[in-house]
Amino acid sequence: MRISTSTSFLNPISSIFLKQWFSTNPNLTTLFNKYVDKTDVSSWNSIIAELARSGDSIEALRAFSSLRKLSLRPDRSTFPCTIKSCSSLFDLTSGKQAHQQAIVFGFEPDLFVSSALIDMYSKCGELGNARKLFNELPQRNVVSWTSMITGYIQNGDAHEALSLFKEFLMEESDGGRETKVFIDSIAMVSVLSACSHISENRITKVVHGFLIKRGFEGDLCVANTLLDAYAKCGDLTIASKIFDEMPERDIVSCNSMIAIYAQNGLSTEALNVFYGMLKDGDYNYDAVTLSAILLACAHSGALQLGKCIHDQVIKMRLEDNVFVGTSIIDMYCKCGRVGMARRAFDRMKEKNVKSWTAMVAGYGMHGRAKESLEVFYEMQKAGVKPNYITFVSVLAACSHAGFVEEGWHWFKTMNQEFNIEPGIEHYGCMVDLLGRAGYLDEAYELIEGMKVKPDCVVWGALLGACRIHKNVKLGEISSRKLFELDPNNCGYYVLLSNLYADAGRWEDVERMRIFMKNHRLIKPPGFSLVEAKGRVHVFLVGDKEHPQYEAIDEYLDRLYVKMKEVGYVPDTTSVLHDVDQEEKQTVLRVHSEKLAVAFGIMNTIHGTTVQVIKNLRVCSDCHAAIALISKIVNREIVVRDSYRFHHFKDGLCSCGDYW
DNA sequence: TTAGGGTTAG
Repeated sequence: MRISTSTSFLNPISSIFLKQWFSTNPNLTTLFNKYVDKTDVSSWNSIIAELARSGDSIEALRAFSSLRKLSLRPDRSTFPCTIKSCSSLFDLTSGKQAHQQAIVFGFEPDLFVSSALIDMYSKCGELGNARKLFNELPQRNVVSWTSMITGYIQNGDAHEALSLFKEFLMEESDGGRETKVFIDSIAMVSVLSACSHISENRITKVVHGFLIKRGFEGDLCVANTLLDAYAKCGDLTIASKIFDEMPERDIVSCNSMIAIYAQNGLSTEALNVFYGMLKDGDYNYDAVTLSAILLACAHSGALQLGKCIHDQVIKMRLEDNVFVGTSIIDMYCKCGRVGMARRAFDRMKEKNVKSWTAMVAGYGMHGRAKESLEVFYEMQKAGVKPNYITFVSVLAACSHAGFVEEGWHWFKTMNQEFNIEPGIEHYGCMVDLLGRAGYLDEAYELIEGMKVKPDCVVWGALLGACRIHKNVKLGEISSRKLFELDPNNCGYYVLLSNLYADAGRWEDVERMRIFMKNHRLIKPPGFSLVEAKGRVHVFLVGDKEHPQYEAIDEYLDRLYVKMKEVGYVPDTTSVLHDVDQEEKQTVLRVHSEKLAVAFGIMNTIHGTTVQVIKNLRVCSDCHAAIALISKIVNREIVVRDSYRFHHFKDGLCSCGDYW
């Protein structure tokens, strides 16, 4: 059989034929020798289009090059797919060559060609060239407008994208023109994407009103982007309302909602949407779903579920997806299994800056600064440029382990060698590092020299360090700043009060107590999570709601007897000083992490690691108690608090009591 | 020819 006529490629049969050909034998020479008339431009166009469609942009460009070598004259259909292939590869050189050819053959003004060129220049970061082309267009259609609007979003200027949209609306309402241009749902999606980037509720609301007026409300893609825009503005209530009320949903709607919940720490809600997807069975989950679910697992410390998702990733052959791979590393690190994270990391074929940073941060949060820095060196050797967050992770790792010299080195080097100006987060890490290592004056000096206004994290780090090193003077300075910045945060008053108590300044302690009482400042309730038999159990401080409460209480009693035998003395310094000693001990005894640890030991197989996650910092009494418990019951206990990981084994903690 | 969802810190 010989397919020789130019029209044959335009009918569905030959399109199927081409797809089959490329899936089994992507050899253009054989294809032409056997089936196709090499001198027919339409045949070449079909081949370029099919290659571009199937994602083989390199071959598509080779086909275009072959066509030119044969001195064939490309027509207007040749260019859009050729230019699109350049965009997909971010290949500006080939893109410019294709542009040149389009000019030579007189197709630059063609709307299909010019829109593809605007898109290509935008994707390759040459926004100026894109805008020049757009400005010079004799006429514009909705595609050229949308391409230009999207170009601004892709290049980080969502505000300009919105301005252009306003211009578009003016042209749309200009009745004097012969050819009217109407906004369509694709343009609407682009505009909403700009709203997501701007993250201003007011703007999203205006665009929402506009799209209702223009009848785009029922469009699935528009609704998906709208819920994302509201979520990015921080309005999760409206986002979930839109999701709940959607007459139809697709995988993108569900993935968006899962990701929104997961990114905002609402792991249970994220999992509920996922389970809903599984139950309905209308569409299969994909790499995006699993990546978002892994984030939910990371937040809630759901290791068992995380492992199941990892198995699923392997089954679906998604291991080489860099998003999924990075999420797996992050999940294992945040679920306490940094070794498993490392194994997954080493298996990754493609690693980007986020994958490397996840591993650097992962080691850091487990107090393993040496390994963290080693990964950071490897990253540089591999030619991956660290970013702002990488340096936060490096400095945080140094801070967790007390690596003062290394921290200073990278803090100075990040600007000098990597051209990244230290931001407020880097200062926060440095103040923490210096302060906890005892260099309080240096930490204060660093704050005084900051170009940006120090925030709660920075002053909070200094106050925390003052508590450890009992420095009342600097503690008062930092608390004054903190009371101004965040007057309703109870934690700072408690810290200062404890600092006074350590110094024996009981009048000041009393003054703080009265102040907190008068201002009705209540410490946020501590809670701990523990996973057992595939379920995550939540314990609040003094929680009597759990069905096994009595058994837990009895078990804790027995543990206390044994702990006291090996020298445990309750450390009541972190309890507010408005209760008597006995009551303080009772308060400590029902701290959520102790309840969760006891429950974990009772409900997991002996020999396995008990893992607890706490929303606040673990208190010093619990830290000492859990260390002893690990020895008494001969179990490894891992506690993730709001700051870092503690691995307790044989009566000792991996943090070396430096936390 | 144009559009929507995912990964790293504190």
